[in-house]
Amino acid sequence: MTEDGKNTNGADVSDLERYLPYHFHLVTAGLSSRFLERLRPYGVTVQRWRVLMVIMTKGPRNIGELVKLTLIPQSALSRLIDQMERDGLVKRHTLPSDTRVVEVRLTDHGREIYRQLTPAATKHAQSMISGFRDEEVKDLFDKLQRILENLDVTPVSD
Amino acid sequence: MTEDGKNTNGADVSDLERYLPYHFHLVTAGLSSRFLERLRPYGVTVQRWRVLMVIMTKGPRNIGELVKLTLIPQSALSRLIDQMERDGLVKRHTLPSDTRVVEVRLTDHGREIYRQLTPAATKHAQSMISGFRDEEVKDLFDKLQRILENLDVTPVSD
DNA sequence: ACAAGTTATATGATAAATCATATTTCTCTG
DNA sequence: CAGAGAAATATGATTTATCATATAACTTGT
Repeated sequence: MTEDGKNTNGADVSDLERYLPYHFHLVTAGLSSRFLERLRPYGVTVQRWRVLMVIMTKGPRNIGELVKLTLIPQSALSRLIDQMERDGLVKRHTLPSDTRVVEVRLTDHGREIYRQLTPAATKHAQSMISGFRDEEVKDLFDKLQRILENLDVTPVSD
Repeated sequence: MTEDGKNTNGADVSDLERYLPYHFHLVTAGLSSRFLERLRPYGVTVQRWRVLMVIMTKGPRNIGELVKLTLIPQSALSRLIDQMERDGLVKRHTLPSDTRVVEVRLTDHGREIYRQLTPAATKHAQSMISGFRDEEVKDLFDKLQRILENLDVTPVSD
């Protein structure tokens, strides 16, 4: 798996530097810990930020939709919403049309927190790609998109 | 942040589709859950796989080095090694030169498990980039590397 | 060679994630 | 329109992660 020309393709388990899932893990772990530092002063966790962001940008969503959009497992998300509701960031609203479904909406306080966090989030996202040309960022997005399709987790499509 | 031409750069918090950290989270979450399915039959978790892979490809490492290489927090890693040792995958060896340092080595059984897992890992890594040309994969690696440098978590350098 | 500071790892207490399953409501078929 | 099955969310039990701190061993300056 090293001698025959082939296998430049990110799947070489015999070499960490050529094993793509490992690199993704490093990036995401690095991102989370970095972002957590920035969020800590505001008393918000990364998971909470994700929920806030999804609802803020996509509008109110029910639990199932949030699961797909955040890839947080359903039971974890349910409890996360418990806390966020307790802390006044979101509120559950049972749909009259189907009382099983719980729509999660941001409260004013939730929106306010989101607004406060936005600069940190923007800075965070920019710092990771500092030195990238716009075209390179676009290309990276395309590749990530293709990977998501390969993994069959492409929630991003209204 | 949407009206003025700029900001194609992955930091647009007002649009999920243009917020890069979110996409990375999706990829990594997708990767883990997919890989976990493949590993479950072997009774190995993703974290355990990471440790096995790092030691297998880089040789025996001490706890601190493993922390940097896996980005698993030190206390979590310490307990992970407890379990892996209990299950006979690795063994701790105190260095005579500095008895604070614990070197972690794979056991024969650990190597055997790694060997069994390798095909699944390879398949996993390949599936995520199916449809990619070699050159595109290389480019992706380069970009990930640059991001890791920006994040200042570049453990991959002997 | 000893005190003060540092480094490596482990551990206690707590929070969060996970897996399986329960509960409630809905839908659909006969 | 009853009853079987499916869907959405919640919860109990357990495992795992996290934060802070403890412990033990080393290093350095005087």
